[in-house]
Amino acid sequence: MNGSNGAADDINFGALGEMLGYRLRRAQLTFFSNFAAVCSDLGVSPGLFGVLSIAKENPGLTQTAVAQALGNDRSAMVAAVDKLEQLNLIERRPSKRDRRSYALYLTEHGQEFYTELVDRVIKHEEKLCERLKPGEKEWLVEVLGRFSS
Amino acid sequence: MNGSNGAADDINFGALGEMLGYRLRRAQLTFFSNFAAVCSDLGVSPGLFGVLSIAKENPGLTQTAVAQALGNDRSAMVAAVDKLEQLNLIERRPSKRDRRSYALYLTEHGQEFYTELVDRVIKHEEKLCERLKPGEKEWLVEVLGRFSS
DNA sequence: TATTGTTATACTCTATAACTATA
DNA sequence: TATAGTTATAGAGTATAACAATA
Repeated sequence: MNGSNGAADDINFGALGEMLGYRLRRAQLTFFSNFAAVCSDLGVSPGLFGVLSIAKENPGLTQTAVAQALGNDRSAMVAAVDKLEQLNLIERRPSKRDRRSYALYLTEHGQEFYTELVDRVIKHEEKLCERLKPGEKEWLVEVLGRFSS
Repeated sequence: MNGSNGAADDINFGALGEMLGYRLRRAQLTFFSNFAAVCSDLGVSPGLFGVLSIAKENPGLTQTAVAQALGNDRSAMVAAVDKLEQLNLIERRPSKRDRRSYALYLTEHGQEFYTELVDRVIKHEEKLCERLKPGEKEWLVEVLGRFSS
């Protein structure tokens, strides 16, 4: 089935093809679906990996502080920390300075798990980054960082 | 309130800061929320803009063909085309070759609307791209395009 | 048998508002 | 009064499965 009608070949993307927003969305979709394929058996989504990373590198942060670091609303933290707690990766400890808040810490198992997880995630990125030339990844990270605010 | 506990300052992002997937997500969030701020009064989301662009540049395409071009499932097209039809921007014409499918065309109003819309969207991108140096945008579009599959 | 548009459905992500217990 | 965690809720966005009409 082909002709001048209905076919999906030779699509003209027009302005869309030069739009950074669109290219970002497509690229991010590729990274996220690839991440899911590589890490879903561990029960870790990209979002959970973010929470885990921040908690790992900054022990004792409150949920709200982690949310702010990631640019999310604090209400989203509840389910995320719940899940990480169920996986025995993270621990809510009552804060001694403020009885309203928790201090987040990786469990001992969380520390080991994170080490292996980061290894897996880095390999997944390296696989995707085979499409890049030397130096392009570092350049991308720097340039995209300018749009993080 | 500050000290060694709970603060959101001086966050160490660790591996996350060098992850392309994370940087892509944050950058895309910036572009999409900015797009919404600039175009939500017109009732056009980034997704609808994509459908409109493909339909504009490739008149007579079927819904399924548009979905494939955008990398979406065809079931998502129904609501999208419904909305664009309600806005009098797009038209479903019965296909003469295949009575199962529609051929999508921009209405006359859709043509004018799209011209103004693209202008607005390009200005929104240019505003964000003030953070880039000359040539970097074109480079980004090319590099990100390698991750579109 | 396969495909198009459609519907129903569900799941994720995200944001908002309101509640409680603290501060 | 303001804030931390929580809950309920709602809105996108996206995907799957199944159905009727048509190929």
